[in-house]
Amino acid sequence: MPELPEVETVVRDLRPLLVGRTIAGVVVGERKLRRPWNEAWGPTLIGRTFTVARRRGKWIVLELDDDRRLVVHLGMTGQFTVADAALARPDHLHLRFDLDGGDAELRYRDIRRFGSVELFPDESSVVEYLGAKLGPEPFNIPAKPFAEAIQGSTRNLKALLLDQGIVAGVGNIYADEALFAAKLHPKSRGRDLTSSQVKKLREAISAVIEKAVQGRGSTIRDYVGGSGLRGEYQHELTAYGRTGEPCLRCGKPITMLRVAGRSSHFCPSCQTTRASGKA
DNA sequence: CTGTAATCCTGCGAGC
DNA sequence: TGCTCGCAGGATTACA
Repeated sequence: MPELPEVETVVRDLRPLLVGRTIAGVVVGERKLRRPWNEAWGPTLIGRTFTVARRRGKWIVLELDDDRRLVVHLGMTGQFTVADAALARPDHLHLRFDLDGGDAELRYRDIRRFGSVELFPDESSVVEYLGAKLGPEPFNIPAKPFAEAIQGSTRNLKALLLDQGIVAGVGNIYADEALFAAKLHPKSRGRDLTSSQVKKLREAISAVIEKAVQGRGSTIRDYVGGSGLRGEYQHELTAYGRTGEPCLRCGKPITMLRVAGRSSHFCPSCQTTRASGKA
């Protein structure tokens, strides 16, 4: 569920609620997440204070005053919120950090448990872990490496956009939105794009992601921000989830096709398959 | 190198 | 009302 705009919204929401707060208790659930939580971590976190809340791709990094970092991925249904400790605890709550004063708690909830929460000893270990798999952030994407990654590949555009090593943070929704904005077919091969199409695609990715961040992300089903608020950008989507509805450019119905293993929504009329031609 | 499918999970809507 | 089926924002791995 959460792609970059959703994760960014969570981080922005959490920052004022978390930075400066000290961990008073850690409670771990029984069920396993995608990556195991080390039982030894909990006790060592007591008394530590959050200093920084930031994001890299779809990953959340919370820095602590002893240099360690909590690294969180929300998977498909992860929810990471600071909640009033007096509020009833929901089901599927897997991790809880009680905050100093006892009035609030940081909660990790995840229905499908595809997400993870891990503790790293320092920044360099986080860089080693994330750096290897993540490309640049989708804002002002460096033009040359992007063009080389796209035009140097026979893979289809949908697979390329979902590849976190090319651009970090794009997922199924915003890949479809960017391809729609750039008028490109999800099955087109990277090497078939002209340079101007690559530029359009690069700019479309940035524009779509920026707008979605402004809209606090898209809530399709489970997503909520760091304070529990839903997103708004689902109302602005032009392709994703609009199967059968009229294309906002030409009026032809939006089609859904399975590409790169994911449902892909596009306009068969204005998103061309070939490099420059019409259809 | 590619693409496809399966895997990890739970929940929900469609169709019968 | 209740069943089964397919599908869902992600990431990784196995296999053809």
